[in-house]
Amino acid sequence: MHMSQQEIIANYLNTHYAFFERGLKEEIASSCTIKTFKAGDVLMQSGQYFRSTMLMVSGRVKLYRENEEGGEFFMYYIESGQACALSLICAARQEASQITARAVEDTKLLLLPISMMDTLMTTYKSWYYFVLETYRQRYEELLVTIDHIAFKSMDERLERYLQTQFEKLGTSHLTMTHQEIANDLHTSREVISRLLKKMEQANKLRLNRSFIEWLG
Amino acid sequence: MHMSQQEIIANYLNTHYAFFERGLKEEIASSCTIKTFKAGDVLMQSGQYFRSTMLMVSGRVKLYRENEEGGEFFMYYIESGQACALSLICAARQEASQITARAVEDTKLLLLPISMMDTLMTTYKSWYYFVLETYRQRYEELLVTIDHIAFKSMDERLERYLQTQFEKLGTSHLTMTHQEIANDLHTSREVISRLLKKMEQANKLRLNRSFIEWLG
DNA sequence: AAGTCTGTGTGACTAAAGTCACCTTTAATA
DNA sequence: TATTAAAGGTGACTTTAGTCACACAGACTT
Repeated sequence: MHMSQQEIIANYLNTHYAFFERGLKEEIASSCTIKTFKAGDVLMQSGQYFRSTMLMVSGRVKLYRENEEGGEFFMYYIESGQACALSLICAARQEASQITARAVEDTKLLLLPISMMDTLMTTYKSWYYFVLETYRQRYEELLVTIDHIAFKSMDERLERYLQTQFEKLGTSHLTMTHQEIANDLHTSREVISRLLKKMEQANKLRLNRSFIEWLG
Repeated sequence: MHMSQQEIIANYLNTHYAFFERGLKEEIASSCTIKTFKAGDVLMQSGQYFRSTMLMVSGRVKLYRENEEGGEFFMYYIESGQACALSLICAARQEASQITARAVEDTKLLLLPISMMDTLMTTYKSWYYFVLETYRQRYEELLVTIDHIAFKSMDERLERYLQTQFEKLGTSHLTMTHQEIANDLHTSREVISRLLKKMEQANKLRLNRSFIEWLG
């Protein structure tokens, strides 16, 4: 079976953005392009400007906050059916982004020219709700993140981090090194190794070379 | 000179929300109410629901994130000409708020019934921009906050905190106790006292009972 | 003036996190 | 198979932050 680019996009929209109004889907389909990233690719980098809004249709993207020395801090995942909140608004206002996004799986996005934002916003109620809801969700997520770094100690943060990973990935098998986890939480490898060891002794997980099994 | 409630509101809007379209101002003026808070009053509390959107016209409000044990963490100020970002969207979606807002000066707000949000959003471009820009600003502010608690040590955080206070208040005289500062940064009074002492010795400020002079 | 409350200063200690050094194990590959 | 690189384990130490105890000073009360 052969599908045109248009049909493929229409298909993506029906699968992951079913809640969009018919006219909205048509309008998006007629003027967006598809962009593909490989696992590990950087989708956008601190200081970069947006020229389009991004709607994810497959894969998984990790959002990081970066500091001056290149240190990273993991914030949250974006998955299919979700938009990059920043691209929705930075795009509309032509502002530079302050975060880094990296694909952790092969990822497909729809790119919508920012020039469409105004029209979509005022024409389609489902788009307006989508934008606001996306922003609200990300905002709440950031608040929870603040809770954790402001109020919790490293062992609690690590536990929550792992829980989030296993939940999001829908598996009990996390393929990450201690060093990578340490980077995401902006701490050192030794600290993570020691805390993981304790969690293993408490029978919460099993440690292996390069991956962790969750016994939740 | 005597002014009607309507005229007073029109006046507020012209002063603090001059960028609103004429029709938008009229619509707001005809259906909003004024609410007043005294310094120290709590405007909203964790878990509460919004029934209206709030536009500040005078005073100053501090936004906190709270944890289960009642610990607080200062996030940012809201001032006249600004809206509570959460009230813009929680209102639209009828969600519970997760933060606490407290007036630090006597404060006046305009309350807009949430039922108006949809119409305003689709009818007035200046409202749509205002909402998005408000959200974007708060989002960026949260990101900066995360930077600080994730990447910086307490002395740097205190320094930035004081700078923000002096800037926002537009004075070199900050009337706060060490205990209050410690609460905002979610640390202990002794830590703040010691760090302030160091900053005094470095000639960055002068310490007094219950207030601090900035020598910036 | 005596008593009390609040705000601040400070030494001594504890706990948590981060660093350093060095080792072992496992996987990859020459 | 021998060699090397990557991942992880662990003891010892330093630094930072938080806690405890108590002293002291200024302001306010009676």
